[in-house]
Amino acid sequence: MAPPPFRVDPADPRPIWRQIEEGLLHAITRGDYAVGTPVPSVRDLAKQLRVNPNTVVKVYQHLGDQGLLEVRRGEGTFVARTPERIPARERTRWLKEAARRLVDEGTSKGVAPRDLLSALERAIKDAEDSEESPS
Amino acid sequence: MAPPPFRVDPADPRPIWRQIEEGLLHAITRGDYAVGTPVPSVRDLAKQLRVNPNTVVKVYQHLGDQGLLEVRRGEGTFVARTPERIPARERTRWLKEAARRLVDEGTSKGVAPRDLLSALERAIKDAEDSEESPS
Amino acid sequence: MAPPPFRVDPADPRPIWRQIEEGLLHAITRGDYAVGTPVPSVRDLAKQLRVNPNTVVKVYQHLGDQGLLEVRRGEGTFVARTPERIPARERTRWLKEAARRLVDEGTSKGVAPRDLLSALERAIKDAEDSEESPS
Amino acid sequence: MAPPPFRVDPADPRPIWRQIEEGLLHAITRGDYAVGTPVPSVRDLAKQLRVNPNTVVKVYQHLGDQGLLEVRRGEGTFVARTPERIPARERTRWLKEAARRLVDEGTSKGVAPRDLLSALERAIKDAEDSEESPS
DNA sequence: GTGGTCTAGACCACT
DNA sequence: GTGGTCTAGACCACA
Repeated sequence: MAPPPFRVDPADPRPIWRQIEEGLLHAITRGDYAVGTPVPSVRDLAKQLRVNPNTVVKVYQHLGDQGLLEVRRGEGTFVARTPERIPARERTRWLKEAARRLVDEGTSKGVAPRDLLSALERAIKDAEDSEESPS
Repeated sequence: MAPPPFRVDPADPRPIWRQIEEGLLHAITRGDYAVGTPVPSVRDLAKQLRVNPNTVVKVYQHLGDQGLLEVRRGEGTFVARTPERIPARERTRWLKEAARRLVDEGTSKGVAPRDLLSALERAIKDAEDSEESPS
Repeated sequence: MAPPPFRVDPADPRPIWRQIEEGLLHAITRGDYAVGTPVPSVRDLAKQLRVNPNTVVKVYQHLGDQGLLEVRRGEGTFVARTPERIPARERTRWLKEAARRLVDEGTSKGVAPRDLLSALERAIKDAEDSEESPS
Repeated sequence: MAPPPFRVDPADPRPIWRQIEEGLLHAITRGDYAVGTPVPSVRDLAKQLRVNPNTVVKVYQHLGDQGLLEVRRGEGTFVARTPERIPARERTRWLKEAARRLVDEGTSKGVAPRDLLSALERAIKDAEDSEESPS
């Protein structure tokens, strides 16, 4: 029952189960959980993150449906495969969309474009740092 | 009933009323609607954007609450003042949060940081262009 | 709030949400719900089938993930497309598997093969009949 | 430690213990294990089938409860009697139910009724063949 | 009105 | 121990 390599943030606008899902994907991508390796049990993870077990169940099933996790009855839940790189086309679309939205929201908040860029650079740097020294 | 200088996109994950609100703010900031000038009537705007009138009502009320729009019964809805710049502190917090989220989601989708940056640069450029020649 | 064209059967070993899902697919395939048409609201269907709304929610989301239903926030849930015929290969595999299982379970219960066949013929006939005169 | 005359299939939706139980019943009915004859030890069978020994224990206990197997401590587990034919009434009910379910699931998967029949015929033929020459 | 999320708690099946 | 299902009920966001 090692501490999970991510947390949920109540202030984050994303629903909790999404945060957990992306946290897991993130962790798998990073190599915290290798293929064939078990992810924390539903109850453990729920306890750690202080959320309801059903919320974790939802995530595991959702990822199971996508073939990323393999659920073995009575045994546990395992990493089935590494998140397949999203098809380039779709990734590009997401990128474009997300960037547009950021600029759009920023503009209506009076945030200058160059501030967006520097904030993004900063966030990238932070992410890289936390990756090198996980805890 | 001039065409509104923005559109709503069902594919955009933001709720429709948010899109409209930000579109309006954007437009006011840009000068499409000057202070004292009327914004489109609820019905017209709803018709133009093909959304439920109640949704537009919600936006106008929300902006009215913030003192940005002024509703004059029987006359219409007018721009009361230009959107005040959000306090620096809050703006900074939003920026940080938004950037972090972007990186986070991107990572779980296998998007490289540098792609995020270039996509953002591109989006900023696009926004600036459409500002100069607002269609 | 027309009566749903299917029911859930507590004696059926399949979980309720599966029964509902297959009932819906069945209904869509049969043309009871056309593409673009709304399916019953979560609450209505739950009430009709006397199940918990969450159970219906689960089904709608699951089918939504598969792109068969389109969920429009605040509006309702609509048929997005007709269930795509499962790829022939997969269908064949399912068929083979299901038939093998039936024979296997039958044998261990002392059911003769020819009884299996006649029971199946009978069930097919029943299904066809109920299709012609739905209620 | 002769190879067991059946296997378990993780892809089979039936729980593993059920598969084993039915495999055993099947084998006894077929005469692979005669009355008074020992069935494989829990450990051997578990090893052969690559399942958890507890799972085999469960099966043996379940069959023991029904009086089909007799556990002689220190000696092993023996076939106590041949599976009694299920009462006709219950068998009929099972048949009807199973057939209905097959048709139901098939329909929602776009499988034509006549394909069901031919698949069943094929499965029956396969079963008979494997009975004659049990590998 | 619509669907979405979350919690709490019960019960089940499987290993 | 593991995950799966279902209920009940609350609260939220959206149109």
